[in-house]
Amino acid sequence: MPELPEVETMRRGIASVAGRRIERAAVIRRASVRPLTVWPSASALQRRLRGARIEAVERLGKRVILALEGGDRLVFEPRMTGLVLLTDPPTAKHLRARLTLSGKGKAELLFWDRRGLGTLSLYGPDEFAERLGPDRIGPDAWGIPASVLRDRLDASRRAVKVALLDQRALAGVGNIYACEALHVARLAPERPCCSLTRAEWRRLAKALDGVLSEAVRYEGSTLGDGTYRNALNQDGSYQAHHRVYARAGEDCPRCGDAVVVRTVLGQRATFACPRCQG
DNA sequence: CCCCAGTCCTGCGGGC
DNA sequence: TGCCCGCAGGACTGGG
Repeated sequence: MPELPEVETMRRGIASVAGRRIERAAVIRRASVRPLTVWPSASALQRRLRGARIEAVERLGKRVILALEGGDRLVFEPRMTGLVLLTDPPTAKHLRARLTLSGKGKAELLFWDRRGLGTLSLYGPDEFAERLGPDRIGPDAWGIPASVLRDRLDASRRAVKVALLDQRALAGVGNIYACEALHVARLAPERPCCSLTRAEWRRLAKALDGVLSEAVRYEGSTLGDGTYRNALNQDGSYQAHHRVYARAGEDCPRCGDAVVVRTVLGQRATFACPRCQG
C-alpha cells in the first residue's frame, strides 16, 4: 500500500521523464475490470495531455504529480494497489493508462492498478489549489518539525495513531508507518493527542523522520499480500525491517520481553508493544 | 468536532 | 480438493 516512502520511490523512479513531451495519452478500459476513476474525463484528459511538456515530477503526500508546461498538473493517486511504471506491468489486465513520451529513445509511463481504487486527475492551477491545496493536504510528514506536528494535532482528543493518518493534518503517513513511528517513539497508539507532552511530540516527530527516511532508503515496503513495486517493477525491502507492523505474536524488537499485539483502532489494524508503548 | 459504517475493488488465505 | 467468506485499507461520504 503506497504511503510516503513508496510514493517517493515512485517519484524518483520516474524523475527522468522530466523534460519529455507526452506524445499520446491513453486511458485503457477493459470489459473485465471496472474503469479507472479519471478526472475530468478520459477524453478530455487524453486531449489536454497531447503534446504537453513535463516540467517536473513531484510528490504531494501519497500522490505523484507531473507538473506540465502551462500549469496543468497530472495527479497519480495509487491508493491501495496503484503503480507508476516505466517498464512492463505485473499483469496486462490491470493496466489503466499509458503515456507515450517523445524524446530520446522510447519511453512509456504506465499506471497500473489491480484493485482499481486509484485515480488519475488532470487539474488546472485553480482546480489543483481547490482540491489539493494546503487546507486539504497538510504539510509533508517527512521531516515535519516537532512544533508543526504539535500545533496541528495537540488540541485533538483523537487517538494519536488515528490523527497521524489524517492527511489534512499531515501528509503521507499510512497505516504501516504510523505503527512503526509510534513504536520508535514509544507511544501507545490509543493515546489522545491532547495527552502528549512536548517531549513526546518531539520524540514522535523524530521517530517519523527516522522511520520515513529509513523506509525511503530501502525503497518502501512490499508486503506479501501487497503489490507495491518501484517504477521498474522491483520490490521494496523495508518490510524486512518493520518493528511491529504485521508482526503480531512476535517478540518486540525493542524490549525482547513482550509480544507485539494487534488491536483495531479507527477501524484499522494496529500493531504495538504493550510494554514499550505503555 | 469526532466517530463510525459503508463504498469502491480484487486476490489471497483460512476454514470447513 | 474446492468453495465461500472475510480481510486488506486510502479516501471519501453521510448520518449520528
